[in-house]
Amino acid sequence: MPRTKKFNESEVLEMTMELFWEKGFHATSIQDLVSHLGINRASLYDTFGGKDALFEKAFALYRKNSGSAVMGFFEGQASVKEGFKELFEYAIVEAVSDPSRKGCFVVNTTTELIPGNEKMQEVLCSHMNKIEELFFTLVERGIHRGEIAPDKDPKAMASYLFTFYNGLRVVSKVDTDPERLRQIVDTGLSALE
Amino acid sequence: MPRTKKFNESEVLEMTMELFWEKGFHATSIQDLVSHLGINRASLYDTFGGKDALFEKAFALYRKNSGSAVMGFFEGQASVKEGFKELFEYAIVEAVSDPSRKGCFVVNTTTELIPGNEKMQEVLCSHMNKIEELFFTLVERGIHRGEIAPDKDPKAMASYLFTFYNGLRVVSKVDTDPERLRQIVDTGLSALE
DNA sequence: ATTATTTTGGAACGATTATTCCAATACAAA
DNA sequence: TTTGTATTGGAATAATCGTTCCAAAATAAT
Repeated sequence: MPRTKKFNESEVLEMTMELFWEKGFHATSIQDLVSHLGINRASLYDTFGGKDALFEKAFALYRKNSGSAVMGFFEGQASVKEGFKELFEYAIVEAVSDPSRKGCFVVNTTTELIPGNEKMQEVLCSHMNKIEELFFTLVERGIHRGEIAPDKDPKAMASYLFTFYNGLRVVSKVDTDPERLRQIVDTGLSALE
Repeated sequence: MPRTKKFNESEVLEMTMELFWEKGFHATSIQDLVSHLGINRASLYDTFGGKDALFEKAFALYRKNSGSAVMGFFEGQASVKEGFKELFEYAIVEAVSDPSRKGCFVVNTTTELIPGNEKMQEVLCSHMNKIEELFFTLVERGIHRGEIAPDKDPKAMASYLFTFYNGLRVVSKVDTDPERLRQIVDTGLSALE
């Protein structure tokens, strides 16, 4: 007697993610979501809870997606350095091709909700640590393979690369000239040499 | 018969700046401002106009303040490289010592209001160009003085330094360990060598 | 003290906010 | 078809949003 499923939850979550990503938490209203999602307001609350819970789930989806995307840039890549180049190149392509210029949802959320949201502070801190750990093992691998000079501190390099990535995401919201952005990336990557 | 002045406009603007800086445009309500400013709501509208105009003026004040602060780091500095080190060090000190962790108002505004605000897009674009031009002349000077390797492209280096600065401002909202941040800055500055 | 103007408190505005509730409807399993 | 639940449309909530208005009070120059 029970119905097996309602609407497609993950599709709704994806569209929710897109909206929060573009406009941010405060500028996105429940009415915005109801209008764009094609789902009833009551169903929205019933399935996901309030605005906070909905944002949290949409943001978690983004981290999951982008996390596996980042790892993908390094699998099947000739060198570690090429992997980073690919990662940054993707950020550029996204900035140039996305007409809505959403940037990076993580960066946007960091600047919008910190300070003032303890839970997000923790989420963002652990996300940063996760990415930096990934970068750390990659830089270490690069050193081990002889692609990166052995006098580099892999921990410092990982933190630096994460920082640079964040900066690239901010700047590419204002500057969408791919040539200039590639110049920036080349200069940023010269720290690896 | 006319009264010469009302309340202290620049003081009110300074406090307004602080509030918008910390909480962002959308999360700061007129009521917030009225409560913290100790000024009447009607006077606020009478003197500055609506919320948009008020934000614009507060943001312009920040750009003026931080602009002259940035230039100050290079005046009376031994080398250009030391100047950048000083600039980044200031960002770290501010991130570590500011209990409200406001970060950089320009970065916050970029990620919050772009896309969606054409006027801010222009303001932020011209601000970026202004800072990058300053960095450009500084890097050029550094090369001319023999402090920076002459094979570096000063235009690319200027854009890179601006990008890195933005990243530092984002990361230091989440990570406030000064040692880690100094490691990041050292690595970021190694691109100059 | 008179005058001109600023600043005030406070109400009022219409619009929008997030959220809850309910009766009606749609629909899959029995 | 019956049954149980998912989903709907839509009203209703109480709070807050940005903004405007006005009469009273405060204050500076005359």
